[in-house]
Amino acid sequence: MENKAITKRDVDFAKWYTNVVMAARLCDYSSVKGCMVIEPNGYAIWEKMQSILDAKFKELGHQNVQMPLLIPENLLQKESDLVEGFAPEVAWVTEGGSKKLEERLAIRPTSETLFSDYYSKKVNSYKDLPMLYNQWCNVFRWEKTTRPFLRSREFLWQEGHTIHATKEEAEKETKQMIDVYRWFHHEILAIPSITGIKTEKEKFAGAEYSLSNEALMYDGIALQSGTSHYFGQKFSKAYNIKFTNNQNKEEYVYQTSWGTTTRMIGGLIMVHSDDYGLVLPPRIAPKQVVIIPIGKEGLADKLSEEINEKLNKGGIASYVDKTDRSPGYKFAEAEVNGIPLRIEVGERDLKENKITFARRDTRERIVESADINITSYVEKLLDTIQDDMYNRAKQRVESQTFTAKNLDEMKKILAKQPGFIHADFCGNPECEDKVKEINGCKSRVILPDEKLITGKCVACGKEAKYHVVWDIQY
RNA sequence: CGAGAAGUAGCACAGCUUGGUAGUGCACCACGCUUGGGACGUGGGGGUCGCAGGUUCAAAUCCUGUCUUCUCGACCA
Repeated sequence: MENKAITKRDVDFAKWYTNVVMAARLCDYSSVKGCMVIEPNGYAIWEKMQSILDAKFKELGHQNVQMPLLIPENLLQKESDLVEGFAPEVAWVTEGGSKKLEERLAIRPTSETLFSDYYSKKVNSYKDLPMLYNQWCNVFRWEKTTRPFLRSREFLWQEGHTIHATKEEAEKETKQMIDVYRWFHHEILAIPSITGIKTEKEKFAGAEYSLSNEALMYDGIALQSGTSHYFGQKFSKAYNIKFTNNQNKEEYVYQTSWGTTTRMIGGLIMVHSDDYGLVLPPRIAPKQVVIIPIGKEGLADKLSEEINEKLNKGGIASYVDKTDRSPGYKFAEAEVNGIPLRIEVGERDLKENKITFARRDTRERIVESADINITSYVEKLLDTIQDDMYNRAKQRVESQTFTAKNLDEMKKILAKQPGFIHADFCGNPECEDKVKEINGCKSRVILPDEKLITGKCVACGKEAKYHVVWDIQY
């Protein structure tokens, strides 16, 4: 049975993506361009992402705070690189009530300035450090083209902002947080990724360096999914965040920031979903198991409730679909919503003491005796689904990973299909511009631990410094 | 922001060329009948045709502007 509402993935990937989002009712458009209504199904995924990441952040000593939505212009302009980087996409408030404001207020595109301003007032002694804060909020960037979850003007994210007494400690934090994002993608979202350092050209405006977690979508295009920035003392000098060290000397703090956004929901779709709709890895699925009773003798309903109760007790997020729909409708509904596992409790099966399990990822049906220990069986099956999803995604990434020695080779690869292209790079931004002429291909990350391939820059042929992964990006 | 396409009921669309009573399918509601891959029957409700102007006796239809969505480029998480 195919889903007619969803365009085939291999026919038109962009359309397929939007169809999957809409069919699963993750979000809807609003009347303001680029601002979406995140609907219950979509928000539940975000809440689950939040709960897992938030627990991890807290485990690592971070605390949540909430900064204002608005930033006075002068405050935003204290750090020149940041202003330059964000100026084209800042939205401004120029009136309050009916009064024109003396100084216009920026709607936060990111909160480095707010945190810096705050920290400058709060820090006195080295004993106050580190300060490890995070905030869950919305930010606003005036994007020109927009797509649900992948690029919206308003989006939800978390932004961690930390200040430290030493460079070493701040750098350790930067590295630690990119590792958290990597872990989250691999273990929870079942999305393989590579992490590395952004080139000078691609790093965050105002950062000394940026670390990035890069995932590869089904169509071979890269999606930046989590970044962690080391600021050194750039912001602390611009915003005067000073402390007294144990030698009674004044020093500027060392600073980091790191973030992930609702864009990860887009990534989740573009890595795992199929022509039948959304496919969610069990560890991020808000609803993991749907139980569908079939038959009118009441037997199936009763057993379904019993199974549901057992699973819930075992910590599995299951529910019984009791709606007055035909079984076929319920199957299709569960499929389009990406419920990882479906249990069909049917009276025909029950006469033979059997129940049927249907995996969403492979759409495989497994008939089992009704006497099995259902909780441990389902637990194990969900783990298998999770692992299989990761492994399949990983295999695909491997088949979409290439190496190139020069621009011609890169061009040939990209003409066939995009993917992670490993190639050496001399470090000159002009060479990145040359690569960009090929379908907009950009450097994703530098892999500092990888050996050089040829030792020659892919663009200019001169001596290379870095092993870089390149690709077209979302 | 540049080029192209589109906007009519919750969704998908017809009607527009040639101005003259707002349509179809799915969805929704009620009742009945059904239940192993999106059942069926009968009846019913819902739209100032994206919005604002203009032309006209009369505008979904013609003209202008504007907003939104999609595709392709430049910018970005």
